[in-house]
Amino acid sequence: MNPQQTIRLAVIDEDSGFVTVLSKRTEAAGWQQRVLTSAIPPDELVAMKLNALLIDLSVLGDEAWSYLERVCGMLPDLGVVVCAGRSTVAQRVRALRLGVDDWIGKPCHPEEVMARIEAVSRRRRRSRAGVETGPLVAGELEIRADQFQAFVGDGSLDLTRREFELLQLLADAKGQVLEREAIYQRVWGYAMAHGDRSVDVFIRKLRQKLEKRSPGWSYIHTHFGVGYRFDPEPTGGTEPATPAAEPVAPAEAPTGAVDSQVVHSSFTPA
Amino acid sequence: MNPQQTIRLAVIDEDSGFVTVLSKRTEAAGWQQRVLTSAIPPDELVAMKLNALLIDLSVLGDEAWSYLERVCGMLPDLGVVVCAGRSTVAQRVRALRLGVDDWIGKPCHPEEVMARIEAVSRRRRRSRAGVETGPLVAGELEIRADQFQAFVGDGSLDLTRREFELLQLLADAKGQVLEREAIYQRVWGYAMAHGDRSVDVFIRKLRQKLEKRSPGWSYIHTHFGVGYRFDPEPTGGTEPATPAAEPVAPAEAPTGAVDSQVVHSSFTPA
DNA sequence: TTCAGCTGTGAAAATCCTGTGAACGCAGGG
DNA sequence: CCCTGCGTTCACAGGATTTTCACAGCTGAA
Repeated sequence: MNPQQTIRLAVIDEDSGFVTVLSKRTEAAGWQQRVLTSAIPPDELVAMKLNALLIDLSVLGDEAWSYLERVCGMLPDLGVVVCAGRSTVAQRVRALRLGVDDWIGKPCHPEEVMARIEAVSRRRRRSRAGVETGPLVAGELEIRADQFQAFVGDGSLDLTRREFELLQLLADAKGQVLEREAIYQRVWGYAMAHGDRSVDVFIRKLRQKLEKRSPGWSYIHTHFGVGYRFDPEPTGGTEPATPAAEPVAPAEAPTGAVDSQVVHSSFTPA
Repeated sequence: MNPQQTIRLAVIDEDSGFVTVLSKRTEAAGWQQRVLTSAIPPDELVAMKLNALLIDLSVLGDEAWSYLERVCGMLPDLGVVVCAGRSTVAQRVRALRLGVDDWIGKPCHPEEVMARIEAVSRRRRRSRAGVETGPLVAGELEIRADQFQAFVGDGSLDLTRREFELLQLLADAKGQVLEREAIYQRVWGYAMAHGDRSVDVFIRKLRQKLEKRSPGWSYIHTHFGVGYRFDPEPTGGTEPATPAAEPVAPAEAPTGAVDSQVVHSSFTPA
């Protein structure tokens, strides 16, 4: 129906028979496919620029849940489909809640698997294909993903791995408020433990470094009770280099009527 | 964790037993739900501003395919989940290719159905995230969910988390009267204790901030003994610039914005 | 008009959250 | 083996937010 872009799928499965049959079909359909027989680190999946992933739960072993969690957390735009032999409702629910997009029981028909992967990919965000987008510039800051470095006017910022990833994540979502959980999930790769303050600590480190090298600008804003938002703004302080402070340019999009709809949800028996 | 957006689900099913059980859960989860026992024209679904739809194939009869096709075609952003008793691979594939997002076999566990609907909504939301999602405009007010911020003509309203969520909820249901219990349930996430006045207090805070930043407009109206209704209306009051006479017509509102102010009070208390 | 029931207010009290500074472990390099 | 850089944890202080209260002001019905 909709041509969309070609599907770049990775299959992690040991069942060579199934994989062979599936591959034949996906190939015929023009998909780009990569077959793996065991799980690989999420980072490598990121590098593959996939848009869909099919995993057989059994190859994950005990690490299954944490692995799925990491993958779904770090690649929120990836369509993840899990297939498994026996399974319980609880397992399926757990996986789906974890971020998995679909769960198929085995045995399953290749055609249906493909249809489900398509359905999942159809909803995939056409992320700004910014694969090799130029360096990200914000305020006096310049972030080069390829170099794993950030620069301010006079030199590089010297950030540690975590600091850099955090900054990159925030800057990528410039203007948007990111919740702590989401940040943690994407940078650390797994769910934040209750009471973990790592994000806050790193935010402080970033602020310190940014403040020292680029005074007169404030980059990271706190949204109390929610999270943080990256948005370079010249502060009334020093250094009036570039007065450019776009006041939130309304995107566009009419969104159409935003009117009414259901309300009432229930009478809570109090 | 914090559902950026409540799920507005419509269930089309004749199996009252199943629907009853499901409703109990969705209600507890704070979803807005509408139950239908037979198919209704796609246009009416559009009017409901849903973001998820659960259909039992059997109620569609012969029209099934054409109905699903029309629905998926007219509401590309709607998450559609189909459930059915017996089914063949061919049927499932056909439905998925048609645009349906997920297919569940019956009997199925309500919890799994919910998890799948959530997964579908999550995906849908993700694909529309960012620039795609236009801000919600009402009167001089502009609400941006992704930024967790609300703006009036000259700048951002400094709202706290609860204030923002409350405002968003109200504005989302523009024109509709929301009962306190329902408001509390959705914003706070759990049932309101008897005698709790939190909602009232926050309504006051919102009114104060709105009034201060956008004089000449009244946004939140009280419905004695019921609840509150959000509806931007120019008051014959202060308003320095625009002589308040024209109806809701945001200055630089994007064209094509069809703002149907009419409120067809569909949802009746069961 | 009176009354009981709701809602609007202000402010105090109770909680929750974030910013910090510093101590701890760990792992690689010297 | 010691030193140094990094990522984690802790505990506390200062604020920002939420709740809770007591009262005054309204509303609708008898």
